[in-house]
Amino acid sequence: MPKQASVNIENKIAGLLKRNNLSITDSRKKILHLFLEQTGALAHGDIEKRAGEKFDRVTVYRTLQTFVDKGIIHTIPTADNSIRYALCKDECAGGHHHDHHIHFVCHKCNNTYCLDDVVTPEIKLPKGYSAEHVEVVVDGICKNCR
Amino acid sequence: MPKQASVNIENKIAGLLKRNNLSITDSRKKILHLFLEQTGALAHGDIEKRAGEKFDRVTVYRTLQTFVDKGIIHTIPTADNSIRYALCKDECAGGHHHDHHIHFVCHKCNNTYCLDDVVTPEIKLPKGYSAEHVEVVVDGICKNCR
DNA sequence: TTAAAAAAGCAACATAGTTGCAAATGAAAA
DNA sequence: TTTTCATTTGCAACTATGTTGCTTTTTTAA
Repeated sequence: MPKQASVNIENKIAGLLKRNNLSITDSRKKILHLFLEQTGALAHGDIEKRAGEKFDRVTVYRTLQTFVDKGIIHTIPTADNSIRYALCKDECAGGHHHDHHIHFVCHKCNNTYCLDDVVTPEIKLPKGYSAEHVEVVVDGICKNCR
Repeated sequence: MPKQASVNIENKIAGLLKRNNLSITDSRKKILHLFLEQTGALAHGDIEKRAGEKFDRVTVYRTLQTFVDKGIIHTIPTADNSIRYALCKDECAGGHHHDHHIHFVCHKCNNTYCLDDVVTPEIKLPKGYSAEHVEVVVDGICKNCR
């Protein structure tokens, strides 16, 4: 029943957009599809490549920015210069991403995963520093590549 | 005795370059100065601005790349798209950065600090994943801004 | 001092990201 | 359904960022 499944995904996407007061447009649907169709995170470049034939570069930038603002996706820090985005699991309040999971980058398949079950550790800071948010990115080999 | 101090810094820089089999050039000295003159990390843009009047853009890129390759500086992951660099405290073997400190980004002064005394925590990963390197970036308010 | 090697500068190019505005599309009401 | 209004898209032009090949300059070491 692939038809049923795709209807479900359509509903999911429509609901997600509605809940965030966003109008339902082709580009938004397409980009959300990309995220929902796979586990890992997506680099901006990937998204542009896979949505870029149908949509303008500028639209991709603006759509991603909108999703980040609304808390639908979040960015993942990297040491190279490629921004990566992943779906927020729980809905994050507009602009406030309070996911506390860690990220894993496999340097074999080069995928980035949100490890939703691994909670960021408490970090003990030197005197005077106060923490607001902790990002952890682990790299190594993922379970599919070993 | 500012003269004495500046002589010391010159010696330090020269030694650092020699130890890494790098010839001593104006641009390398200038850029190392920038790092030694301050605590935090430097964004590529800052370095280019502060060294760019004397040196070509390309030279700045190549110099930073050389320093990373030699293990003199390391990159710090960020969620926005700005690469940040900081001096490696202990000499890292060529290309192998085995610093295990965490990074702190103050969102008031927007500086990035290496907290050399705070060691990255052990992260327990799900079955099948193997970790090679752990990056921790904390953001909040630094001790100078509170 | 000089010759070989390394680095810097320049130009040209490639990619990434931004802005303003006109045309197209979506939402909601008549 | 059709119309209206707000939102979103596409386009064009622009700025910023990063790269490459080649020539000239500087550094090193003999």
